[in-house]
Amino acid sequence: MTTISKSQIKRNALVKATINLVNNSGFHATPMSKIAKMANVSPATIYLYFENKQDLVNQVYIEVKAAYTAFAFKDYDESLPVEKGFEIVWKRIAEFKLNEVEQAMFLSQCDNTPMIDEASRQEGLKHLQPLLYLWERGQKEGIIKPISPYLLYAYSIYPLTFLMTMQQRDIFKLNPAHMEDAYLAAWNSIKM
Amino acid sequence: MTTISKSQIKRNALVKATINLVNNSGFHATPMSKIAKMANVSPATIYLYFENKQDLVNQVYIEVKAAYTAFAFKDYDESLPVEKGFEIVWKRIAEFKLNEVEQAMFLSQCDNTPMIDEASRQEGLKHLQPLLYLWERGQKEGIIKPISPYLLYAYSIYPLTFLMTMQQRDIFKLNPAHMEDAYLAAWNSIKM
DNA sequence: GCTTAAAAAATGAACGTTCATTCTTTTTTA
DNA sequence: TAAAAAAGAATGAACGTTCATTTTTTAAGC
Repeated sequence: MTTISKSQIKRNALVKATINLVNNSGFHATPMSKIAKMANVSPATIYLYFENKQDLVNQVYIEVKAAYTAFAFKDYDESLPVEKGFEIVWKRIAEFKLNEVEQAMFLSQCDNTPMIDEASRQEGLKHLQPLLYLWERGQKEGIIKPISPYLLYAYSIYPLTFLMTMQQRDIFKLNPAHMEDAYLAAWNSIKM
Repeated sequence: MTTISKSQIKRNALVKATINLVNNSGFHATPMSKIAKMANVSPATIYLYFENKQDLVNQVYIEVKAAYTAFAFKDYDESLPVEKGFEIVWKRIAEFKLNEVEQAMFLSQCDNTPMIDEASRQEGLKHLQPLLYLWERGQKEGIIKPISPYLLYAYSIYPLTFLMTMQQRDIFKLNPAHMEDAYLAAWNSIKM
């Protein structure tokens, strides 16, 4: 069993509160005082853990991004065949985006607004490397279309962000059948 | 020739300044004073045209969304065959997102953050109806996959938003060949 | 095990700044 | 010259951050 120090608990509460409040109001509309209140902490305490508001949100972004990719690649292994490897990763990404909605929505907001430092954005990007390698391998084997990885991402992964947003706004509820449709659409758009 | 009143010119300058500043800093980080300065107007003048800051951004959202869909459906006509109709609309949407980057980025930010009233969001959604009708017709004719329109949108239109973002951040430059790849990927993901 | 004192962690109130909005005055228009 | 439009300065509230103080933790000596 891993023990968690008391200060870790507080820091976690701050991270969680930040995600929740930023999701509902956006970065500049969530005051430090509200984050503190939600985490049951004095505003001054935040500054023991984070330099300032920008540093807080940058750190949260990087941590959530790391959690996201750890989840995505958990069952993946470079020795798997390309098609199977893609299926595994895609389905984990889908699971994350549709179940860990809070974290996924936070990432989406960070990626679509000027709320995060360019440096932290770069840092977060690194974690997706294994997927790029998988695609490269697939292209060498003639299984994946020889097109820019940005196009591959746009058509096979990015659509999940839209479905997540619709799900979160209660506009559209994904069931397992939709999920299979979505996976096939993703694979069809990148396979040779 | 349509004449434009002086007050229309000022209002347009305010709209343009809002788009530009919100794109670069986000809604809550753009003060009314900056919007006024960029539009060469006193802060107080903004309140002659808009009720308050929220009303300003709501109105800008609705106007830009209307301009977007007017552009998208300009050459479209319900009598066109489904595949041709889709191609025309898709290419116009792509053209808008990749050329009118300022406006398109603004829409993307509005759609991904809590910056806009739910009511205005609904209002903006209406304009996409013709595309939904086109898909419905395509499904009746057995040309388009019988899946939720949300999935159709996620896989055929939404990816353009990602490509636009990458283009705007100078991460990835789309050329006409990419464009054709992208169109084919879109069509393949929704056609039967 | 208990006491105690130094160090660390946490607090609430306060500060200086910034912002949206309004008010009074000036400029422009007709 | 009266009405409409615009301006700039003023206002009050809200915010991020800091500061002086209190509370909690740690560990040494008995």
